Amino acid sequence: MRTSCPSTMLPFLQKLETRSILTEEEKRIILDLPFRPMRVAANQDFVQQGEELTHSCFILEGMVGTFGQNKRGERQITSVFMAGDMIDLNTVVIPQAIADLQALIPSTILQVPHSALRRAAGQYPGIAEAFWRECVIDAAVLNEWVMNVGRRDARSRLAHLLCEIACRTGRKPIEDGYSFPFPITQNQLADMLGLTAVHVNRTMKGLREDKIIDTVHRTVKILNWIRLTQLGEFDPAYLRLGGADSGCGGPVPVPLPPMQMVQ
Amino acid sequence: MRTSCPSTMLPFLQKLETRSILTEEEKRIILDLPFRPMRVAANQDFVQQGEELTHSCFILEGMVGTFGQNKRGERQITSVFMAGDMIDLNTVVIPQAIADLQALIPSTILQVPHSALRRAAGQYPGIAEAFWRECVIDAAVLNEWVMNVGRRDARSRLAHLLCEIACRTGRKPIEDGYSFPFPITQNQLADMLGLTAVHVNRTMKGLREDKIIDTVHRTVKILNWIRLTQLGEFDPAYLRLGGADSGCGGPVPVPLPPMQMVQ
DNA sequence: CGATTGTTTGACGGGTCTCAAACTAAGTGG
DNA sequence: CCACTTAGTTTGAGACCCGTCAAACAATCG
Repeated sequence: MRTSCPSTMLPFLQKLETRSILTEEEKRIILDLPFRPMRVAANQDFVQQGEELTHSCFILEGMVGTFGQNKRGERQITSVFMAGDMIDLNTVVIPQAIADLQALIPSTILQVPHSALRRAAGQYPGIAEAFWRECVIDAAVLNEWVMNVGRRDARSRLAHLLCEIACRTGRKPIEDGYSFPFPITQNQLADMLGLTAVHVNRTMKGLREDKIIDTVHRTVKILNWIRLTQLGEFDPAYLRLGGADSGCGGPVPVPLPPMQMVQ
Repeated sequence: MRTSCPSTMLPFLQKLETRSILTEEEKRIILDLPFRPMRVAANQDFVQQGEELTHSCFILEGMVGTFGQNKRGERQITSVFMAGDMIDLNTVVIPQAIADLQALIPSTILQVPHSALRRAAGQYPGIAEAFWRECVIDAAVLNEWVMNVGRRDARSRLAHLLCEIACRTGRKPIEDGYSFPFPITQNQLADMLGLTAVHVNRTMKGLREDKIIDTVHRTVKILNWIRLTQLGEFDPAYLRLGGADSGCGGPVPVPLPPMQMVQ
């Protein structure tokens, strides 16, 4: 277990700082968090539902999904995480895996012990709030997913997902011609959308024919961002990614002052 | 704004204590939380998506749902809250409504100012953790709902929802013959399940014909709990309601020691 | 270059939606 | 307490979106 390596915990700090204000001391605590790197192959489960956990998982590289299964074995991916995301900060307060965790592509995971995370949160209310806020944003995404699978047809559903991934991938403003890697199987896409792979394929074909997106290899190219967001009824505000300069046109989030300053 | 009335904040404290350990001092802080009561009629929106909020809403009595709409005006209820639930503790750390809030039946809401909640959380890490944990459990429910609307057919979907509501309503163990009030329109049910009211009606009829449930007036009576949970593929663990004595057969949650005690 | 995995396309079937109307329960005013 | 009104439930017939099954094709990998 390495105990200090700012260059790898840095993306975690950066993610936190897009949504929360941290003091210099708090930043250092985050950067000094201990971790153990772990390589995970595509389609490999590395956490099982119900399992007692002693650490949270940070994605240094790759893409990970949480999922559940039917009695009939049909999978539903309930959320997706990508490089820079701490997947299961929620297990810090409920150390039991709520769902299976599987790498969607080969990924590098950093395991960060709960003990260190709890110590940080307990000593620095600003950190506790930042962690709490991350969990709340993850829940906001879940909320959108319920909306997505519940009340949108296949075309709209796919459009929404692509918008979300595009925004979460991109640091730059999203405009026509923007492309991002999305090395995801149509089967995995189907499991995210509550559809079948066959229907995802046809739906994607439709988007391509209408010149809304294009797919080359495993990269998605956005041809008509406006149409895509309209189709997906997508408003990026819930992602809390930052201001207009994040490329999603959402309102600039005003981070609250740390809790300990509030009297 | 009343500033002390233990008898009304008591249900909030009780809810927290089923999942978190609080010190005597922390309990008193919770009971002394200020609030302003508000009466809300059925089908009345009382929070709009995007709205800046200065308080969270506790349900003293009634039932409330969060929901979104698509362009065609079709609603999706993304989560349901009932008496004893603090609906939007998440807005303490992100004071912007993520979704509309609507009373599903006539309800009594207690508005608790964020300032008081933040002060409590900032001064008492145990309270911060308890709040954070509540948000995480709400997210776990959302996770199940994605699974529900994504990969279960109407019958299974309805069964799962009824199981969830039964567990969240009941203090006693659930057994055949258990009945609980569920004064919800089939239209509202449809919006929770991502179905149409017509299909909800037919599906419910099927459950009645198979002697799995019965409905009299607006009360659901469970005739065959085992069958219902099997149909809904329901495992109550994610609800974190307590031990076997909660009637849901889940594992007894072991609350963590307060964060400040962890070194 | 062969084997495996993922994509694409076609034909058909089924679960759910849509539209419509009858029926029932609940609430309202005289 | 009774007409009246409104909201919610129930049932039927037909249409449609998406699933299922199957097979050909393309891409990836060792």
